[in-house]
Amino acid sequence: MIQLDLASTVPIYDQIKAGLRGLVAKGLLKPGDDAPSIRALASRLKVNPNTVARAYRELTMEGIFEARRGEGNVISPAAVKAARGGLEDLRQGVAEAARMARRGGVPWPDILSSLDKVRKEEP
Amino acid sequence: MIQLDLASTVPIYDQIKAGLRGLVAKGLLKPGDDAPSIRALASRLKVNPNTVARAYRELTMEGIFEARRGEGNVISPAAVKAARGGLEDLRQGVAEAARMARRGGVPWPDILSSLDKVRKEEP
Amino acid sequence: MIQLDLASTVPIYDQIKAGLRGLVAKGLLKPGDDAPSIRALASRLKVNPNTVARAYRELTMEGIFEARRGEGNVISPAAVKAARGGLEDLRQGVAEAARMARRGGVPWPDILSSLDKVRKEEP
Amino acid sequence: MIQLDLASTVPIYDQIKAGLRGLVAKGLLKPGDDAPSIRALASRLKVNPNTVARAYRELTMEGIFEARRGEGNVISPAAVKAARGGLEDLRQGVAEAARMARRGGVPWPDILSSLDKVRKEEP
DNA sequence: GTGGTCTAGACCACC
DNA sequence: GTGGTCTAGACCACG
Repeated sequence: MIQLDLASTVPIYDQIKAGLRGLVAKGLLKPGDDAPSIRALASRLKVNPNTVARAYRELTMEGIFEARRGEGNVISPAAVKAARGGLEDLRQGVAEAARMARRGGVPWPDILSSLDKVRKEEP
Repeated sequence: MIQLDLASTVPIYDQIKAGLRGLVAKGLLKPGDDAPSIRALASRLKVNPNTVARAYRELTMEGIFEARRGEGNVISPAAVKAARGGLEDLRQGVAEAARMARRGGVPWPDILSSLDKVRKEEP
Repeated sequence: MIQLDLASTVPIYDQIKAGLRGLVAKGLLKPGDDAPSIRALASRLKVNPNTVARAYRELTMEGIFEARRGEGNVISPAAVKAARGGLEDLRQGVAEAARMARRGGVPWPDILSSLDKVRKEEP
Repeated sequence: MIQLDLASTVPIYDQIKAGLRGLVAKGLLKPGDDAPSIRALASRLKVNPNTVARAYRELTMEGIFEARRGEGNVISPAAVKAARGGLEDLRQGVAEAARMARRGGVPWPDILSSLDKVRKEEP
C-alpha cells in the first residue's frame, strides 16, 4: 500500500511518513482506525523497525497518530486536519526542486513536461 | 552570478555545479572561456575553496570543464552537449519531488500552484 | 590487505581505489559483501577518513559500491563488470609510462627487465 | 622532434626533459652541439617559455647541458654518461605503474600485452 | 598565480 | 554505529 524507493536520496522514514499521510488524506485511513503495527509494517516494507518507529513517532508529534497503551497506534480524530501541515512540506519540496532546476538552466517548459509525465504515471 | 541557498538541504557543491551548468546552458559561458578560478569563486560565494574544488572536479569528470595545470579551468568544447546530461538530473529531481508529494496526498492542482509561485519568483 | 605506498606520487585515494578494485577483480570481495567501513579502513591504513571517503565516493560513482545510508557500503551486483573499466585505466598507465621511457631513450630491453624485477617482487 | 602529450598527467617539463635526454641517448644531439634556444623550443612546442626554462635548468643540474655566457646552452661533454641517470627515473616510472596495475588486479599477461602494443606503436 | 592532495576536526542525517 | 558535508589550513606541483 505504501511505495518505497530505497534507491532515492529521500530518507526512508520520510517516505513512510508521506505514505501514511497520503492514506489519511485520501480517506483510506480514517480517524479511529488502527495504524499497522510497527513490526508488521517494517517487515512488509523490508525495512528496519527503527525506521518505521521514527516515522510513527513524528506522526504522533504531528497529531496524526495517537499512541494508546497496549493497543498500538490509532488514527487521531484530528488527523485529517493535521495531515494538511505535512502537505505543506511536500509542496515546498517540489518548489525547491523546481527552483534548483531553473537555476541549473532547465527551460521552464521542460520542467512542466516532466511534471506532466509524472501526472500520467499511475492513475 | 551564482545564487546559493545555504539553508537548503541541497549540498552547496551541488548548487555550484547546477549554477555553472546553468551558465553554460544559457550561453553565458561558452566553450573556450575561462571558468572563474576556484579561489576567486570561493571568496565571492563566501564558501570554502575545497567546496568549490569539489564541484569543479566533478564537472571536469562530466566533461564540462577541462583543468589545465597551473592555468585554471576552461570550458570544454563538449560542454554544451555534456551539460544536457546534468539538466536531465535536475528534471528528474523535480519529477521525484512531485511523485513524493502526490503519494503524500497533495492534490495535483496544489502542486501546480506551488510551481507557479516559483515561476514568478524572480524574472 | 591493501598496500599503500605513501612515498609514491600516486594519490593515496587512487591507491585505495586500485586496491579495492583489485580485491573485487580477484574475487576476495564479492557482490553483496560489505565493504570495510570508512572509519575502520582509515584507521587500519593510518590515513584520514576523508581520504578513504573520497575513494569510496568515486567507487560508488563507478558503480562498484552501493552506499546505503547508515548501513555502510556494499559491493554492487555489477561490481565485477564495472571493475573491468578500472583495470583498463591501470593498463594505460603502464603503457603511458613505457611510452615516456622509450621516448626518453631507455632501450626496450631495459624496460622489460625493470618489469621483470617487479614481477618477482612479492609472490 | 620532441613529442608532447598535453593531455597527459605527466608534467610538461618532464616530457621535455625526457625528450632531450632521449635525443642525447640516441646520438641525435652530441656533446658540443648547441641546444635549441629556450624561446625557439617553447614556440615550436607551443608551450610557456618558463616551462622549457625549468627543463633546461634541471638538465643543467644533471650535467647534461652547460650554460655558456652569451651562447646559450651547449651539450656537455659528459652528457652521454649523465643521461644514463635520467634513464633510471624513467625505468622506475614504468616499474611503479606496473606495481600499481598488479595491485589493482590486472593480470600480469595483460600488462605484458599492453606493453607489447606500445612496442609496436612507432618504429 | 593556478589546481590537487591531505589532514584535522566539527556537525548532520540515517539506521 | 554508519556515510555525507563543510570548514580550516597546510603543502606540493605546475606555468
